[in-house]
Amino acid sequence: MGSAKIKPMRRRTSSGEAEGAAVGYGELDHRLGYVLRRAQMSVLDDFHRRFAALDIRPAQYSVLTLIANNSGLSQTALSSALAIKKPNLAVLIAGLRRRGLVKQVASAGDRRAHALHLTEAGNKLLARLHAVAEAHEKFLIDCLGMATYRRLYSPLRKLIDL
Amino acid sequence: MGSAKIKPMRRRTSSGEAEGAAVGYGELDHRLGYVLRRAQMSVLDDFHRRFAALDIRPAQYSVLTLIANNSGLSQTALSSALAIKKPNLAVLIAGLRRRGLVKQVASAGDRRAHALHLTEAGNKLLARLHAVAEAHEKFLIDCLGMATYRRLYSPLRKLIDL
DNA sequence: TATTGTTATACTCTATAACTATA
DNA sequence: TATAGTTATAGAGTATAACAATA
Repeated sequence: MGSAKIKPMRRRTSSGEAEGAAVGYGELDHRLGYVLRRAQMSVLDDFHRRFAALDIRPAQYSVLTLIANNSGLSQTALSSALAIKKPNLAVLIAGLRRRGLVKQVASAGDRRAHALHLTEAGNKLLARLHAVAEAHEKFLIDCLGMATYRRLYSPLRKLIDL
Repeated sequence: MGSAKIKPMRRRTSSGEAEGAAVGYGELDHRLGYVLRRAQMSVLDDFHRRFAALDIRPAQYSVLTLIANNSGLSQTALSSALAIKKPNLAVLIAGLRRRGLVKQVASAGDRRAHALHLTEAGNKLLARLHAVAEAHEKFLIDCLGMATYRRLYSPLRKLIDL
């Protein structure tokens, strides 16, 4: 009791396809963290494929999306919301600025802070990115079914707030 | 329709705790890949904390577990099963071998191949690792509830096989 | 003194090419 | 000619320390 009903990982053969002796995952079949990681990797792969042509990485997409939805927010606020360390975010923002997608406006009250905004080009690109992201999402929904897809969010958010 | 019922991400303030203006995640609230990533990071953090004292990383734990459950398997088979590139696996195995946890036995039929086995020390350590992993798992079950925990595996495995 | 954004840097993970020894 | 394991290396992603400007 406690693990008997969980179906095992699909067995993989040496060459990745059906042929010889299959490998058993043992205890790994009952490690949520491992299954989570493999699932995230698969989803990430599809995301990467779809966004490669636009030269946008997942972190860049998340940054652009949050700036669009919170125009004028500071880098510290953005860093905290996305769990990206401030030094890494500074480099990421610099790249988006060089591409003319983001602008740093001098903040009114605090002259240390940069209020982040999308440029017109940034808004235009983000609209295209959202369209690609929706197609990616539709792909996942087709894979899981809408009901199962929706039921995933709540438990995953509980894990985020561990 | 199609996203209205999905509850949004918990709002984060600049300092990470309740204080000022909260940040909205916008479209990111409906990106399974993003929620999956954040969940995986949280779970990974707990795993890291618990295994740090034993100086074992997640990839090492998965390798030891698969060798224990498939004694004598080749590095190519292991590489394919865990989706670890062969060059990276070679380095990982070398480390486990230096620590006296794994041994590479000359394969009977094919003299190029290494049949992987755990040493006695490897088996002893793995038993301790599984105990720690079970405690970690219990923590996740306490967070989600057993029913929800169990229901996560099936859809996540579907995503792995995208 | 503390905080914002930045630079420099290091460490891990992951990915590819090229080698060796076998097959 | 192809495969098993290895080496070297390059690229992301992520982490900390230290700095200038400002609070």
